[in-house]
Amino acid sequence: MKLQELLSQHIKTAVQENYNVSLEEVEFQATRKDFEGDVTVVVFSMLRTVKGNPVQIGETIGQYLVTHVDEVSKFNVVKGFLNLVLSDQHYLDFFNTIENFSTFGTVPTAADAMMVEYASPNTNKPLHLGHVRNVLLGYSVAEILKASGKKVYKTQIINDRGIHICKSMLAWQRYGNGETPQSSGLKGDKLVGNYYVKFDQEYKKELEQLVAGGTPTEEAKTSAPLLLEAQEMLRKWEAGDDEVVSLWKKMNGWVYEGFDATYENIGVDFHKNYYESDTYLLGKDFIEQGLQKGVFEKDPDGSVWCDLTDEGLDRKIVLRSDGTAVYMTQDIGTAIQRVKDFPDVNGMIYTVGNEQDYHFKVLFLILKKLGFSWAENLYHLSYGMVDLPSGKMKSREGTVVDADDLIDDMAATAKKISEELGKIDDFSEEEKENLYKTIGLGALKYYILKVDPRKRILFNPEESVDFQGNTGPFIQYTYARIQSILRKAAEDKNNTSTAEGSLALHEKEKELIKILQQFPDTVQLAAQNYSPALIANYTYDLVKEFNSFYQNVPIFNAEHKAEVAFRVALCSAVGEVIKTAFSLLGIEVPNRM
RNA sequence: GGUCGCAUAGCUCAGCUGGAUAGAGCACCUGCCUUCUAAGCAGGCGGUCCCAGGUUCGAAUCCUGGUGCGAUCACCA
Repeated sequence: MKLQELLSQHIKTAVQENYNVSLEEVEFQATRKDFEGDVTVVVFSMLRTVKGNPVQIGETIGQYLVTHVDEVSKFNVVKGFLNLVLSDQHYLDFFNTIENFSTFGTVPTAADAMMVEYASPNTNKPLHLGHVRNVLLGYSVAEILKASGKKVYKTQIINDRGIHICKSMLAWQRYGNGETPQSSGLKGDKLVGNYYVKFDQEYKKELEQLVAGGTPTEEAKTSAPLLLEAQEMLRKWEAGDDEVVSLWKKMNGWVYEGFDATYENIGVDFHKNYYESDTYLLGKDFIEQGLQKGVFEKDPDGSVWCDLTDEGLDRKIVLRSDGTAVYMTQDIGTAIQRVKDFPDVNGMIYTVGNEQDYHFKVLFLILKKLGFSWAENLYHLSYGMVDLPSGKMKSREGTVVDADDLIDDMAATAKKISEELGKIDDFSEEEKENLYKTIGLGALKYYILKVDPRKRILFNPEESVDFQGNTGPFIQYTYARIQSILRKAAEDKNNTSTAEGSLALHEKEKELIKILQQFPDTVQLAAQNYSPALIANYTYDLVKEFNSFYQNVPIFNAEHKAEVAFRVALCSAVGEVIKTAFSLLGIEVPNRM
């Protein structure tokens, strides 16, 4: 039984015996640092049922607990707060019952499956910092859900069709001179992205000419020859024109190679990719169904709508009057297809920016109205935009922080710091490069994941990402320190005897075990809230406490052998939990740094 | 204009279902490497929790109304 439940029962009994009333709930909280104690019972909240002076009630309950519950060794009452000091034995018992800290906090996978979509790139440009946030968030949430006991499928939807890719294709055709990734040595996604920018530049030139020639600006925007040509290309693509389709395949192929390299670099993967070119027509089949069910209605011009005014939303179009699909139609179809592909899926999470909050609200409502059982378990993991000091990132204008460049920069910073410190001079070049990347990525991922997803991030490339304080590298460093201790302990076999006997716990040891105890609940809470930030904050608390322990409590120079063994075991446990927690954030931990 | 989200130290952020004197990091200032990795530890400085009401024994947290910032409200995706 959990300690709080145990205490709760006894407190209820104590109240019953002393005041002859039955208490519904007992409220606990962690004892504040400035007071002595481990758990605090809030007496204030009992006053509704138990009449009397809160201090006296606290004293009475405290007295009862000390005499009846082994785990409670002391107590004190401050105002309406009953602070309980737990016995060392309670902490030791907990610590010793955990057989293997490497799986501590995680739950074996159950049958209940979720699908997490966490990327939806367009194929006309390379991935940038905005995509990085998206991918890191989704990947981490997928890992957290897995650790909390869910089966998880990871997926991405690739936006591979439409006017945007036609723009790149057209510009390449006109100005590319047959350039390929092989011929230029450029990464495929970068190459295609360059032509997207090129298109925009040429288009703007045309605009200026038209406007100079007297065409009104608005009219020029829609009548520029280059744009008309791109639209013509899109029509040809939809008609299956051989030449256009083969160019499309070729250029998208380059982009996928580039994306794959970036994803691998970041360290994320997917079970299955969905392509819009395959799915954009899927939803149309369900329009008829929806009409029959009365979920949708047809206007005289043939367009089909879903009336959501009862839910406080608008009327939403799901099929154009010419019978073609819109974005919403496609998303309806894709969702249904996913459940067909993975029949055990009973819910989906969409990791998409908050600019699409409204879209997903509508999508989920429609799917519910269509009567799919899994529609009850849809969640839009909405995150804030990543902005630069100069404002929004815009691919067309080249004001983006490129994902690959960013990762390289982070590794370069890690390299600089490592070389200054000179602790790994004996590493091989390959080992060094791996470590720099691990640290650089750790810094970046932690920096992004530790903040609440809803908040927008202002990223200043000039100031870069910290490597000290509440950062990924600080936590990785602590892990490396622990490994160093474990290596030393392994050399000295005398220290490996198991911790036995009654130890008097150091205050720092007690604090550490207390934090370790919270890990399983933290994983569940993070899963319920889809929040990697909770894992990040937890890990930081644990690590901060560990470093304090490390610097204030001798390990190998402890007085008794049993103490040495226990402290080594404690270090090992903390190390394992750091490793697990960081794996949930998609961050690796080094053995040395 | 309607709807949604955000607002906490100079900066970046925590603050769980309401609880004690609102916490970290960065920056700034003091100490600590002959001893388990100083990417660290110990401490100092720093607050009108956007504003005004309300609920409550108790509000950064909940409710109402403002202000500011962002997003969204297309037969675009």
